[in-house]
Amino acid sequence: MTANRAYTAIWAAVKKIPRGKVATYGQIATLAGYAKQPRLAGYALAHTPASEKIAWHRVINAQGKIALPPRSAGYRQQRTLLENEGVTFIAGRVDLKRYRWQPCNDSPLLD
DNA sequence: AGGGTGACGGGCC
DNA sequence: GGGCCCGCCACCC
Repeated sequence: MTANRAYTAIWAAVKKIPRGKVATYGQIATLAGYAKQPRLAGYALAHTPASEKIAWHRVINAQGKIALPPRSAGYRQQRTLLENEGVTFIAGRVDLKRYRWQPCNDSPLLD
């Protein structure tokens, strides 16, 4: 398990996103200690084990949009999950100013 | 061990 | 606002 420390770090960061809030891939990557590597966050989420309780749906891109194809089942599921938490979509996007999770200044990485 | 890939982001037009 | 391009680097053949 030492191999994919990147995945683990990303997942740990995602777990910290509170219900009803969202975070961007870049934000998660930075929190996980992988600044400048948003792609890594996406890559890790694409491999999220179903067994773990990771709120992968709370991660969207910097444009406030869901990163998956609007047509895909994944997109619909993510959107539904978010709406169930009270996150509203306007023109297919989330208002980051309002729903973006802002970790209190120096919150530790540890869970 | 080398090269392609990606649930991104920021800069630029 | 939208579209293209390039950088980034852990992963997976």
